[in-house]
Amino acid sequence: MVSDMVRVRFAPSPTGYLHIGGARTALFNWLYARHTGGKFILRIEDTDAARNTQAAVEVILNGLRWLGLDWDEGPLTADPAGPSRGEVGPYFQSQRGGNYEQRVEALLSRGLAYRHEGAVKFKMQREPIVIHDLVVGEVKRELTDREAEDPDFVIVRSDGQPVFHLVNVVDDLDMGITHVIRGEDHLSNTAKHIALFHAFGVQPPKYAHIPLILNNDGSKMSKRDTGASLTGYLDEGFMPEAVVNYLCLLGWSPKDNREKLSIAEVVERFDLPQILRHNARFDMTKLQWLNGEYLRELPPEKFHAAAVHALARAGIDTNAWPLDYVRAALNTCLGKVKLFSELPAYAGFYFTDDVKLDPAALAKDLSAENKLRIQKLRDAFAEQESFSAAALEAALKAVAAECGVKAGPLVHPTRLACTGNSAGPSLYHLLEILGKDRVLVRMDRALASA
RNA sequence: GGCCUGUUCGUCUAUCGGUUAGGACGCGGCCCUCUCAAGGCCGAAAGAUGAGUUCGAUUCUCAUACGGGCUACCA
Repeated sequence: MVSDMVRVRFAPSPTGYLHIGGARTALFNWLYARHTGGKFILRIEDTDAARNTQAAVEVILNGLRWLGLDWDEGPLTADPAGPSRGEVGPYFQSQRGGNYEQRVEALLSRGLAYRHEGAVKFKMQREPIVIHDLVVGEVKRELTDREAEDPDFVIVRSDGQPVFHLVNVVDDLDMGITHVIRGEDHLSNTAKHIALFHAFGVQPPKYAHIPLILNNDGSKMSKRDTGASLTGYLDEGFMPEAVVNYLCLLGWSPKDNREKLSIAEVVERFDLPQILRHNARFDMTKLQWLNGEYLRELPPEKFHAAAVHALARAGIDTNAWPLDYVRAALNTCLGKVKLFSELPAYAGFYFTDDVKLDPAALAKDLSAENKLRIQKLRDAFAEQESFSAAALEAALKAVAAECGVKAGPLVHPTRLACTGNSAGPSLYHLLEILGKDRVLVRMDRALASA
């Protein structure tokens, strides 16, 4: 043994999207590498030439980068023939054909594999194989009924293409992988893989099969299910820190009742044996809560940058407005939304002169008697010099007292008139930011159309 | 069908045989309050079922039920 350094890998197949379960598998591999001071390797299993495109690889690279899961070895670009980092490349299976051929020849020449109808089949042992899994424990894999009839399996198809079991094992061997951390869906395959490692004359790596992530109703999470694709989180305005934090909590626990943990803390505490053995259901609501926690703590500059981006995505160009105005407006939203994707609806009124007013809501808030009060308030606002939040609050309360009502009957219609919504940022601050001209125009317009 | 695996509040989880079974999300109530959030306080909510081991089982064993995975010349 030259080194006992941990080497783990994430080996996705580029299908065009990164499954949230795959992202967690990558995360757990990354965590283990960082925890042990080992290496995290990225390998692209692009053996299906027809299906795999560079764009599909890009999705994976971008997803991992977004999550902050940097790889020590692997491709630098989505181009299979492009540059990579690491000593055991190429890191695309499509570029490693020679290795597989050699390994198959070796098995063939030693009588451990044989040709059959144009394909190559591996001579699988009939005795049960015991898997010492770091998560699941000791698993004795007996032959299934079909395997009892023919335990041998194809490792090279009749068209010459090597199959998954073969390439996966050969690469793990050639890349010096010490721990295979992957989804539990591979547990049954592991017996085949162990047999192949033995056939190549080496000890298999250690295995850790992590449980699957299911939909909230317990069904399998497939491509179409909401939350299945990592890209969706990016689009919905989630923060990668929140997604990573949430994923850490699925099947692993810090055991100290805390939910919000920095990635550094997780790296320090993470270990394979503590991973739970049962599947976890995905709870989007809890992720959103966590995202809100992270979002609330965002420094204003970062919040602004992400907010501007989210607004632009919704067709709201904040560049058309003075920078100070945009800053002030967004400041009133900090800590009030859980997702950036909520912002266009929440703060859009700042960036339009055409606030949509719901007639029903208008009729309710601006009843005949209330209309008079709002008219009074409008006039009081018109006389305001400073138009500061504090002054506006004082003015509104004065009008309320004069009319013999609480603040509510004035606050709600004013908010509706100026924002088109019944909920939103602090009213007085929002009025100050909109400024006297816009506020008066909007109030007049609401009064006129009520 | 066969093989593998799992089962604590609705969900994520804590519990290294003895606890009023704890926390979090969500839910309900109250407080705070210019709306909505946030925050504070309170509440409802769990050991799948049946045996066994033990002075004592959520915890160990077995069975049953129910879930998940695998069973390809897919990965």
